[in-house]
Amino acid sequence: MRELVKTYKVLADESRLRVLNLLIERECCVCEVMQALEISQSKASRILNALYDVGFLKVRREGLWSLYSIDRDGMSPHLSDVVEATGRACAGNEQMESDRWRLKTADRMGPGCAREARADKLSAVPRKH
Amino acid sequence: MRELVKTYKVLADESRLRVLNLLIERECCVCEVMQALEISQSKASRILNALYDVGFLKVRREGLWSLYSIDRDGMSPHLSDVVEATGRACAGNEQMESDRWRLKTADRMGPGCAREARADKLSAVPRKH
DNA sequence: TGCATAAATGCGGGAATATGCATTTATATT
DNA sequence: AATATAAATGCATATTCCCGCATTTATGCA
Repeated sequence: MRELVKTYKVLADESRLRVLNLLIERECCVCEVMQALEISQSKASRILNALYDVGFLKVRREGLWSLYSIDRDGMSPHLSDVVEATGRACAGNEQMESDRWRLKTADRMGPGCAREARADKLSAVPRKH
Repeated sequence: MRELVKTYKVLADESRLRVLNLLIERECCVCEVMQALEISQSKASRILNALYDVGFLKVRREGLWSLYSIDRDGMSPHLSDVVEATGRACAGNEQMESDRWRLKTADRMGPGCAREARADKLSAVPRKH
């Protein structure tokens, strides 16, 4: 019961829904999420942690990166139901489409690089790595 | 999207989940809900209104009573999915069972009567109507 | 028309939540 | 060991949410 409430509580937030939707597309690291949603690093990290905490996600570490993905096998039947339902409800949503689009061009790079990337947009200088 | 958030927000509360569960059992008026959950009249009213507001419920008026029930036909596919999932997740929950049990013995009477009912429990005087 | 009763609502206090900023932690490379 | 970087977290603050109390509104009946 408390679990159930926690589950819905974590979904009762626009940004967290957007991240869940993003992960339905594919596995992401924190910095990809922050780029796709155009949010701060700490916010992206907290969101992923919250979704992880209730059981939607699993993490694996690859070097410096924490890679989060939907834990399809590990999650409870109810979580599974909810992911399904949410995915369907999000289909075609404009905001979600934009997020997915930006995800395509997101690099696996951290806050520093993202800052550069933002600067690039302004200065039109191609970024180097 | 905002709808989606609102939907999950309304479910992110123990009392509201309990009420939804109760209504899966059958149509209820405000005073039945307050008795089954042992909560105040204003709280019961607000909960029902909140669930109604996002589209889970329909209301019909019968004399002084407002009778709320799950709007199975009128609700969106997503709401329908969620009701299903929630119902399944609640099956066997102890708290929910108690609620349903109390609902059986709840009378269609208002706050005044409920107050008498509580008094009865203390004084062991059978209530009359 | 006045009274009784079920339901709805305005208000306010207190609790919970979200988030930016700064800092810390964890990992890799040299 | 020192440095660089991705991620996590402590703190402070602004916002939202929940709910009791009191009152109002809606409906039916005498």
